[in-house]
Amino acid sequence: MDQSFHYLLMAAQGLFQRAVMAELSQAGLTAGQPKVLDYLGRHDGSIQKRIAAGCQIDPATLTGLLGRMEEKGLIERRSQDGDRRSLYVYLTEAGWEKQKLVRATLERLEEEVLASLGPVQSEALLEGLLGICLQLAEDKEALQ
Amino acid sequence: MDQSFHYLLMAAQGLFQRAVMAELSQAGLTAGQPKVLDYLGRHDGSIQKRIAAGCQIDPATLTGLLGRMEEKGLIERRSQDGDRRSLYVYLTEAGWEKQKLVRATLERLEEEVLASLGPVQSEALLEGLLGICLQLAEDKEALQ
DNA sequence: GTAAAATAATTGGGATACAAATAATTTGGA
DNA sequence: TCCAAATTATTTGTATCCCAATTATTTTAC
Repeated sequence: MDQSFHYLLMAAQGLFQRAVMAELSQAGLTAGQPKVLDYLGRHDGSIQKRIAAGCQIDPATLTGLLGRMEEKGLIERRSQDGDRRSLYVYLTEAGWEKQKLVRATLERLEEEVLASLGPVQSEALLEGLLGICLQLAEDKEALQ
Repeated sequence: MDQSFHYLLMAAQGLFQRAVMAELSQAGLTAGQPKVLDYLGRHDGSIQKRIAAGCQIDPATLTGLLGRMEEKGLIERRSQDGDRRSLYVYLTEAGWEKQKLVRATLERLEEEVLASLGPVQSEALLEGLLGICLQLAEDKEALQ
């Protein structure tokens, strides 16, 4: 196989994403929703611009995503005091339930996958990925 | 930031993909095309089922992708001897040119990104990603 | 030998994804 | 004060992307 960085990164992300969705689609979630639910679990009440940066997606993409999540009752968009341009996004009760499911699923799959590498190689992998992100993110704020 | 495996993998892949397209979109290529061109550069004359597996995408997705690439004169689909279900895909002259550009761009960006990690950490990263792929790919053939 | 099962590609539908243009609002400087 | 520039979200358009169902062809099984 072609073991170039580009190919391995693409393949690993695609394969892991598919493993995640194989479980979460049964709960009625679609491909874009887990990362938003996971982000909101850690940063409930963020404005959309912030969520888009944190989830590494375009704000225009997030508009549609949040629209469908709002229709399904997973989140609420509220206009808050002060800046009327911004919309603050909150998980609903149903949203928090899905978030817990997402977090549990991610943690379980991560553990399973990393266990096959062993602790030393796992740590090296995570550090390498972080290094890549730091080098490529011109907006370091996006990485929090 | 959330340094979970899931987040780092998604962020690294997204950031690298965007860095690649920042260069290749100027050459008229769209997001799905580089990986197909790169695969065909190594396996010219493959059937679509094989290309889809090698590129980690659904055959149905590949149908549209190849259709647009064929319209632009980058590839040709030929029905070969024997099995009339299969379509064999070949790069055209213009396709080989774009393939060379894709390969050069990927190699340059990979080198840049990995250089910031150092040789030891780079090797560890690649091995970790390969391990992940091998564990998640139920169809090991897809990884060649 | 022929009907059933398997295979390769396509079609149709819903959901991401980004770029560019737009609308509404806020901010900054003259 | 007041208007140009910046900011936040949305809309529109094209391209992926997956899933499920369909079509055409080949292979298998009886």
